[in-house]
Amino acid sequence: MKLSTRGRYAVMAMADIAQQAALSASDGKIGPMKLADIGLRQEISLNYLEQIFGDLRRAELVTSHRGAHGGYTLAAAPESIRIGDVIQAVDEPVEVTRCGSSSGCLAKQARCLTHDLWAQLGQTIYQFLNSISLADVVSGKDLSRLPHLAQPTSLVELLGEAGE
Amino acid sequence: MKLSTRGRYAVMAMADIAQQAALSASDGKIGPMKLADIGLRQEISLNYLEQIFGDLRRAELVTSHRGAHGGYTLAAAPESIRIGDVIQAVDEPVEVTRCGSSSGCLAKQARCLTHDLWAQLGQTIYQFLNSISLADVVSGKDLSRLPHLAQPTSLVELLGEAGE
DNA sequence: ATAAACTTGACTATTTTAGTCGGATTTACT
DNA sequence: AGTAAATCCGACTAAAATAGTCAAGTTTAT
Repeated sequence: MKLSTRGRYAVMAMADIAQQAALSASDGKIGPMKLADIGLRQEISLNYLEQIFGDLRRAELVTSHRGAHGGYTLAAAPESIRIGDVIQAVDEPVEVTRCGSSSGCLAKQARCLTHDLWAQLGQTIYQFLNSISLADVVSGKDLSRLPHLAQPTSLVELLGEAGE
Repeated sequence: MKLSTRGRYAVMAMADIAQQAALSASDGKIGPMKLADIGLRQEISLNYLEQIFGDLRRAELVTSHRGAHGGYTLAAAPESIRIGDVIQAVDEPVEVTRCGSSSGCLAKQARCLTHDLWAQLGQTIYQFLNSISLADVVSGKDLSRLPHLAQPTSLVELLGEAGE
């Protein structure tokens, strides 16, 4: 199980825009952000960013401004942009089963014993990602304290052990 | 973001063993399960299963019995085998950041604004997977009702829309 | 012995991911 | 009008991961 860099880059870039906008909010007006600058700060190639922002624009998460002095601005307030939306815009949808949705799958067959499991896993992931906004990320808020999460248990040790 | 079939197959196969054992529990003794049979029922190639069970054996989640009438048995009760352990045994660990663990990453730099986010995502995923046992899956229990999960919200519609 | 099963490791094909490249289009500024 | 700065677009490529195969062992029950 792996998160693609594409999704990561998208969130990093969006967070970068939100942060830069917040930083220079005191200066009053700031123009759109150039991909070249974002790429420098986040160490992502310009060409790759262009691809990613094509997706973000089509998903209407950012607004593009073409031509000289152009760039991108967030299409909404950072508080109302959810991380899940960003990732979904640039990544293929989370695929968890091979028996489409839940209709094509014979629910009681042995081979689909695990169907619910994967479905719930997908749910859980998006529930997490969609409960966090760009503003949460930029503010550096302690994400483990957000209301949606279950009580932290001592799984950390477990992971540490098994990982080695 | 994608779950590998390898992890899926591993869980399917383990669930298959647990289920078969439960089904013939009334018959008293049953021997170890042959991979060939599991492969037939779950539609997974024998050779691929062999690979996967090599990992499961090394992780001590199953016990192998070589030779004629050999096969595999679960190394513990289905109630105490967690799905997360199974997936972890056969998949590469969930990779979420490129700045190792959290030490190599300059916490306050812009480029690591998103560090906590990925770390928490990984936490959330394993917390989910480790809260479910093989027995839960086999019993067909409604996973969305397990105690660890947050209240279901109406994210289903959201996913449905964006998915198409 | 022999056949049934696991064990091992090398190999291959396919797909996905990540990234590049070249050029076209739009716009601000002079 | 001309030019430079930026997005836009689509084809292309390299590297890695995934999924799966193959061949030759070893162990054990009968």
